[in-house]
Amino acid sequence: METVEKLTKTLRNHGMKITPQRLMIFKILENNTSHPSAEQVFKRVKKIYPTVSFTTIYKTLETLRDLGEVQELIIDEDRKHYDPNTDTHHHVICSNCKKILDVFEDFSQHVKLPDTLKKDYTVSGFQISFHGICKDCN
Amino acid sequence: METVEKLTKTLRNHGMKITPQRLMIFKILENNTSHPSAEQVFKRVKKIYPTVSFTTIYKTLETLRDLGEVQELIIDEDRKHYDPNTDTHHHVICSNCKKILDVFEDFSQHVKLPDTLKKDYTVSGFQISFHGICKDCN
DNA sequence: CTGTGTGCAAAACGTTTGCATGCCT
DNA sequence: AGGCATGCAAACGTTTTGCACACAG
Repeated sequence: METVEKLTKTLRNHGMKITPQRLMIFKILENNTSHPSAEQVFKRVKKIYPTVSFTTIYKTLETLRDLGEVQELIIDEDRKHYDPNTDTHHHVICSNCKKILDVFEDFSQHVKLPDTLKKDYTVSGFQISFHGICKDCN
Repeated sequence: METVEKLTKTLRNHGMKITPQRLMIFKILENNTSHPSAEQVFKRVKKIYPTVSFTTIYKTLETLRDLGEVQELIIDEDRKHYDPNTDTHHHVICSNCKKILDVFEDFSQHVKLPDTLKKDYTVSGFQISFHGICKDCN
């Protein structure tokens, strides 16, 4: 995700509006490495902006995803998580508490779609999910 | 997943029962490489066994998952998919039609959790999801 | 002033559960 | 006969939608 300042311009360039709710969501996501779910974003925004609605959180996250500003993580079977870091990277998830950490190692030299499948799929990227148990749960 | 024959014994060993519904589900999953969702399994079972219920499909898939006979794939944001192949392998998914194919290349020599994270997580494995567009959608 | 964003309530969706009945062993 | 499985309906949690009102540009 860009800085809140740049993001503001990006939205305006798309004919979108900057509201205090959105600014709050942007600030909470900026440099956030906790991979929050929509509900976790909602709770944090609500502390500062108590009248915000769940609908606004969902719609704003959808907007940010469509703009390519956040990545929607499909790794926890129960809910989606959002990652403002859109650089190529990977994740470890605890099978018990569902805590997600970033894995910044670059595997792109070794991980490639086999040639036999290249005729069937035009691949845009890949995502590695490590599964295990975190030290808090162990 | 084991053969239907062996699977039958495995279930009996666990004090579980073999019903025509279950046999139907097993047969549809056996050697199935289409990564069906619960609904797709339901539809296929229903053709042959029209009175089967969705509940039975869900509960049987859950049972098979708990026995380690099928793998639950969390790769499509809309629904879970089931894979009777429990050998280590990976997947490509079409972002458009959600078709999933197997990737059998072994990346385990190169894909490992960085040492810096090994103190935080006891990793049991990893899953690589390639994302792209399949030739039918392109 | 125009149109996008908000917030409420309700719907939608995949999935799970409680419970009476059915049937495998 | 006993107990696990089935199937219905209802509940569940997350996400989406319709619509009237609010407010940013």
